Amino acid sequence: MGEDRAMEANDAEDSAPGTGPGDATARPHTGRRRNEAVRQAILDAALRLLVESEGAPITVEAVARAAGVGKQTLYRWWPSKGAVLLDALTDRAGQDVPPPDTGSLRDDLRTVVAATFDAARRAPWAPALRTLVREAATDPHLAELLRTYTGARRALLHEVLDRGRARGELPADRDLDLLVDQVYGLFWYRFLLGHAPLDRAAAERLTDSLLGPGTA
Amino acid sequence: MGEDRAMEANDAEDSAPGTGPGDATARPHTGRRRNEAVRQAILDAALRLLVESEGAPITVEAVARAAGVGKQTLYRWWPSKGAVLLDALTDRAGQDVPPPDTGSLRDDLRTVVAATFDAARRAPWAPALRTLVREAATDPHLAELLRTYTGARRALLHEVLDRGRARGELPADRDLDLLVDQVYGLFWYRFLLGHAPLDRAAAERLTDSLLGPGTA
DNA sequence: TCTTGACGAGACTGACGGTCTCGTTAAAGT
DNA sequence: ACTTTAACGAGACCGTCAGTCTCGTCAAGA
Repeated sequence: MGEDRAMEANDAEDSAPGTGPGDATARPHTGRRRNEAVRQAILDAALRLLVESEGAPITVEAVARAAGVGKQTLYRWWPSKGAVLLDALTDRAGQDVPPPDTGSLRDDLRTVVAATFDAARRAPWAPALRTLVREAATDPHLAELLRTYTGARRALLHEVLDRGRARGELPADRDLDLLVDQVYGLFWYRFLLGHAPLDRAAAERLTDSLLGPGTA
Repeated sequence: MGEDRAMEANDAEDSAPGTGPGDATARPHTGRRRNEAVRQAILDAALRLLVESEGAPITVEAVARAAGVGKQTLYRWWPSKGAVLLDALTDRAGQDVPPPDTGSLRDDLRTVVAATFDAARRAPWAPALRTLVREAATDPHLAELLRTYTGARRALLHEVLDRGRARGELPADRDLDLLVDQVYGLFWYRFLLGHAPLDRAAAERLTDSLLGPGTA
């Protein structure tokens, strides 16, 4: 999401003296260069506010002030507030670990579910994620990226279930999409509403509910 | 949601003879009465805008103008924009029908789930509900109201499950809160993301997934 | 040294939620 | 009829916030 403007100078080098501004699009870069430290400061500040904001909305001015930066500098490099927050989170947030493949569907599923629940409870991502979802409600750009993100998560879990079904641990006609959505549906529902816990016990019981009570 | 201002004149001053409202808080109403037609006009306008807005935010001024009403009239009877929108939707949208009690948990659950899915798909409520949730993301007041609403829905479903468990159709140690959240979690997840259908087949399969495949 | 463009600062615009005031009007008691 | 009370429509007004504009300054190249 860097969103650099294209100022690459593919000039034919007749620039200054010759024809001059004949072709408008290409011109060599002159003047002061972008300060990378400023970009870092902005991203740092945005991430910090995102983490510290307990659901409270984040203003552009707050980000700019925390970064010691003028608002215009922010809008010079990012198209909107949402783009900055997104960039801050994706640029430094946790990478997706590959899902487990132990040979036991129940173990794999329990692991994925528990890891998902844990991650959301673990500071400092929970408030940041909650705030991000909130912002996404009024920012189509953010909404789209979040949609892509959740789709990727579903695909990952779908793979785990698919392997289990191939092993015969699930009936061939079981609706895997439904199972996946039962997991993430419950997760987001409880995460955003906060009316019930997302702890280990819940993960355990959810796994049992989806696969049937363990025979062991 | 009445929100009458408390301007009780708790004067002892035997103002109205013979009325006998000795208690301080009660004072006979005088002056012009609330115009019910105005309330209807506001609710109608709000609902119409809600239905027609494809995700676009709704302004208070738009509601007031569409209803031919001053903004203050709106704020005289509702505490916030969100309250009006929610009232508009709940007042005329699906009445909370009491949950079924046929004596069969499977039938009852299937009915509730299918009805929930159907209601959300039935035009024109889907866009209205989506807009409402969007507004809730930036309106703490509305968020609270929505939380209350979803809580009530959960309680209703919980009752159904409780009756079934009392009949022995569910193991005594089954986590009913989890079951409820699996239903509404899946519902909201698919409803808001829109990546998978909420049709009869999904309702059927969800019911089976929660109770185990039907023996019939 | 001169030009260019990034930078910090902050004034400004336009929307919007919500409040306040004003003149008008309907319902009740006297 | 007269008075009191409060709801009504209209719209000015306030605070907040995303995004733009302007200005004086500063760094990098020519």
